[in-house]
Order: sequence, then structure tokens, then C-alpha cells
Amino acid sequence: MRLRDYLPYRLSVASNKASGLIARAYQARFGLTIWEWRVIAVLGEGAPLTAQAVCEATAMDKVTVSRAIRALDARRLVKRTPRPADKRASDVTLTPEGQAIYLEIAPMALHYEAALLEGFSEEERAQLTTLLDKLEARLAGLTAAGGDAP
Amino acid sequence: MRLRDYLPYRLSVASNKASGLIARAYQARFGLTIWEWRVIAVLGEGAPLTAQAVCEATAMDKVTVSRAIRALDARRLVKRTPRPADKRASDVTLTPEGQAIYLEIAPMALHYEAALLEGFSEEERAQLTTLLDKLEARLAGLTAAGGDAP
DNA sequence: TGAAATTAGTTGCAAATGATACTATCTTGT
DNA sequence: ACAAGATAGTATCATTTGCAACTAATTTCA
Repeated sequence: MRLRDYLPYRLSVASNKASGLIARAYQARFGLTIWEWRVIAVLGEGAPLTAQAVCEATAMDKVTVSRAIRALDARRLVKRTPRPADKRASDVTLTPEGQAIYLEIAPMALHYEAALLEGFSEEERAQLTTLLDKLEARLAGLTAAGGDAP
Repeated sequence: MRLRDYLPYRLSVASNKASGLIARAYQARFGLTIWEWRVIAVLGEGAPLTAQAVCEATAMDKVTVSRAIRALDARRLVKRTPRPADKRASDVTLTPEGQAIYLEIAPMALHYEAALLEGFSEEERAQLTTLLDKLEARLAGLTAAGGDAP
């Protein structure tokens, strides 16, 4: 077997390079970690989300989400509104400052994505989407089956 | 922008799930980290490599490589032979025990890869390879350009 | 030649990370 | 109603990670 042809390895290298590239930009321009950015990205769609909902939307661990939200709250980029119906949870939304950052950072993110895909034909982009869909579906199946649940 | 459609995010999620799945298996069956496994994988091809060469072959940081090799050395899975020509470097090779683990673990790795790609047609596999090649090429270009070198 | 710069590899330290346990609240079943 | 269990989110602690500094050996080039 050749490591350089091994799919999980290739995914890992590609993902780390892409994330690293973009994370450096977020860090340099806004002082945001990649997780803080992810939280902002999902909140940028407008709807208030609980931390739990953020977990699901970002594929992040609940501890990571908790810390990201706390950091964003400390910088007044998000606001937490305790739910009357369930006092354990809070609705999280972007503050106007958070919105402003979102509106600045989202185009930058899309620009990076466009740079990554420069030179890809429309057909290739569609293929990539389809293949990632299939891969995700397989992974969902495998992780569900393989987990040593109690 | 929608995070769930954002390419770097999708790569990250897919990569983490795939790596996590496989890493758990290596850990459970052989007590190897994913980095130790990567070192074994490249040494399994037969040629002795210096730590530096391992870095290049595995896309790992030199600190990570150093630690992985030390751990493998402590378990007698690799042997370090100081080079006469350059006393800073050592040639690293698998010991017979390391070879044995390689021969056991490599088929397992390929089995996982096959499981990931189950349901992919030959054409789709070829597409995936081609797209990853292109993506890697783009990333190599972007990271080379973007680095804020001194 | 030999001083300055480079490279191989390791180590130290601080920050990031993740599993586990914990508090507070809510839901369920009797 | 209320005990037993589930859930939201946080805190704690040990491990992992990664940068930067370090040692030792090698190369460069004036």
C-alpha cells in the first residue's frame, strides 16, 4: 500500500492544508479561531440557535461549542438569551458587531473556496459535490455501525 | 453562505470522520497513534528513510515525526542507524516486529478504504482521484503563495 | 581556511483539545 | 406527585499539539 494514494490520508492532508490556509486568514484579520468562525457562520444564517443546535450544524463537540460561544460572548459578537421554556438552554444570536464580522468574513470565505476550485470545470465541481455526498453517507453508516456503544 | 456546503468544511468533516474511524481501530488493535501508523506505512515500502524524509512522505511536522519515531523505537518497531556520512541524521527502518505489524495493519487499512468506497463505481473512484489531485495542486500553489515569509 | 548560515533532530513550554464528571433543569412513568 | 433518568451546558484535569529555542553537525563562500 502507498500512503500517498490512501484516501483517508489524502483527505486529511487536503483538509488540513485548506483549513490551515483559511484559519490563518481568520486569525490574522479577525482574531477568530476556526471554531469561532464556524459558529458565526451558522448563526449568520439568521435563526437563533441553542448550543446544542450549533453542535449539530457545525459537527463540533459540545465542549468546543461551549468554549467558542463563551469567547464570542466575551467579545460581544454573540448574545445569549436564556429560554423561558427551558432554563438550561439559551438562544444564541449574532450581535450587530457579530453580524458585521459575518458580512465581512463570509465573502472572504467564499473567495477562498473559489480560489481552491479555480480551474475546475462546472462538471468537476458537480462531481466533487456528488462524491463528497456519497462519502459522507458512507461515513455516517460506518461510524454508526462501528461505534462501541454501551 | 451555507456552512454545510462549504468545501473546506466538508473536507474537514469527512477527513475527521474517516481518520477517527480508522485511528480508533489502530489504537484498539495495536496501540498505535495515527502518526505512528503513518510512519510505519511509509517505512513499510522498504527503503530506509531519515526523519526528514519521513516528514516529506507523510506531510507531518518534524516534531510529530520525531516523537512518533521515538515511540516506535521504544517499542522496537523501528531501528535507527546513524548515518556515517551525516552524523546529524539517522536512517530509520522497520524491525522484524515492525514489519510484522505493517503486514497485519496494511490490509486492514485497505479494508477500511474499500469500505469507504463501497458503492463507488470505477468511474467515480477515478473521478475522486483526479479531483483530489487537482485540489492538492491548487493547495500547493496557494500555500506557497500565501505564506507570510520573513 | 574558517566564520556565518543551514540543516537534522530534540526539548521545553504554553496553548489547544478531549474525555469525564458535574450542576441545573426538564421529562417520563408509575 | 415524585423518583429515576435524560439533556443543556459548564468545569476539571490529563493528554496532545505546535511553536520556538536549542544542540550538534554540515555546507557555503569570502
